[in-house]
Amino acid sequence: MNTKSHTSTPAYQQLKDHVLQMIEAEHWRGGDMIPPEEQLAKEFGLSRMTVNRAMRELVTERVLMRIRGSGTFVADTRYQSTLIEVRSIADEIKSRGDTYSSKLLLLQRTDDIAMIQTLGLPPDGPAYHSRIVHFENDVPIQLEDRHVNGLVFPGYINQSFENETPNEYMTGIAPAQGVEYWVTARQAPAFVRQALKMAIGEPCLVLHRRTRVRGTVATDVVLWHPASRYQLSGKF
Amino acid sequence: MNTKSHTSTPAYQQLKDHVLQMIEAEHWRGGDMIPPEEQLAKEFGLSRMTVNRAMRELVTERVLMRIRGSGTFVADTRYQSTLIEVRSIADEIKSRGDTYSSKLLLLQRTDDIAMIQTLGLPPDGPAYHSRIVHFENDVPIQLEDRHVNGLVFPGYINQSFENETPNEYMTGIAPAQGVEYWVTARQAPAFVRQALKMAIGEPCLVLHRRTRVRGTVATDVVLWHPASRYQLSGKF
DNA sequence: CAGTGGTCTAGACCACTGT
DNA sequence: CAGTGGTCTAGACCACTGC
Repeated sequence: MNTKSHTSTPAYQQLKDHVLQMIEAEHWRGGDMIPPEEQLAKEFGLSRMTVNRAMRELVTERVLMRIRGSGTFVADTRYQSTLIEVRSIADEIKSRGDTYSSKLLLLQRTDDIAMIQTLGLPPDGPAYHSRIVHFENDVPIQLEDRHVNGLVFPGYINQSFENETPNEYMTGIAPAQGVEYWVTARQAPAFVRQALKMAIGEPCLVLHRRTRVRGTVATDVVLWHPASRYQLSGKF
Repeated sequence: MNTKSHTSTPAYQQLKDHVLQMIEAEHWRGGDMIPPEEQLAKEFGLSRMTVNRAMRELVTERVLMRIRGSGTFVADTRYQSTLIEVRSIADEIKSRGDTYSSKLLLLQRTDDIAMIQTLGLPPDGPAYHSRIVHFENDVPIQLEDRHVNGLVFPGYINQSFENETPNEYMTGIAPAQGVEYWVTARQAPAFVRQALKMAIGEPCLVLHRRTRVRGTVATDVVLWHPASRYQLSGKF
């Protein structure tokens, strides 16, 4: 009957993790059919609805694809779309032969509730907030406004970021397992305009990115760039 | 009982649509609490699980936010959208359940030398130029400024683009084999501002893309979007 | 036809919020 | 404490696929 998993992670999430592991371990590969809902339900002692939720979510996350009447399949190759690179801005600048430098404007614990929720933390659960300006040949080129999940990166608050960008620090501790991003154009709010020494009215190219580690949001970062000094580019 | 809606659109989707309409009509505004699941279930004659599914999906789509123990609220923020995929804007709009339309502003042969060179054509070699505005629910959302290699797409100049976007037409003839793109933020030049009915000073999110077929540039397109109405997004 | 996913119900227990 | 969302069940009927 009711074998509720009081392990705090819900059953559908555990099933999702299991599927991801099977794919990760290449027991299931792109195009493979995976067991039908009913079978998974039996194996895991769940109702079909719970299995169905796990499957549906993995479809929205483009891990699986389903065809009604035939089955559920591991989605084909990981894309593409954009390599809005997980690459560090420092590397990017240095690879152009320019000089990279940075300035830490702010690094503190935050109690911003909305952000704490985004990070999937309890209301008091440690969340950190940092702001750093990145310079190319002493010209400010990016303002990094970052929030960090303190459970994933407990040492974040003690970093100086003199020899390492947050991006590099975090990649070393827990590599990203999933990234969502949005790109927008915005007029610069005052704190951005000042930090980047921008002209009034100059638009910003804004890259907002959320990175997941083991299913939870590990960091949420908003990267502000003066339109005149930065563009994204890519190829596929 | 079982009052299944055989209206082909599932109940949870109808409820989602209803919520979106309430927000659209500004009956519910950013930050407002919306009725609890149980009440919605009664009003719509649905089980709570079905209501819950609709709400959960709207949360993933960032339309709503929920706080356990307190309620469900309209998300403050703005609009969703897309990815830098080769996907057609028409599909993208339709998949959001919105109405797509377009208007052809210009379609002619061009003798723009720089562009002819970019397309790898001889100085007289056929190059075409088109401009189309794409609308979502009659709101202009993208100005497509496109140049086309006439050797790759000889029939381009004779299209009406009434039932097919240039993108769809070209994909049918010769699928892209390579794509380069740049994303920038720009203040809108006059012709863009007029075509998209933008406010003066509003920035544009500009996506510039070159597509290659058999090594040569088949098409060069600049997509202008009002910053307030469009953002790119994606995941990997 | 059997197998599969798509949707839905009518309950249930739990965790958390706010008073 | 009552109100709210988070999760789960054990069925059910349907639509579609492929044999």
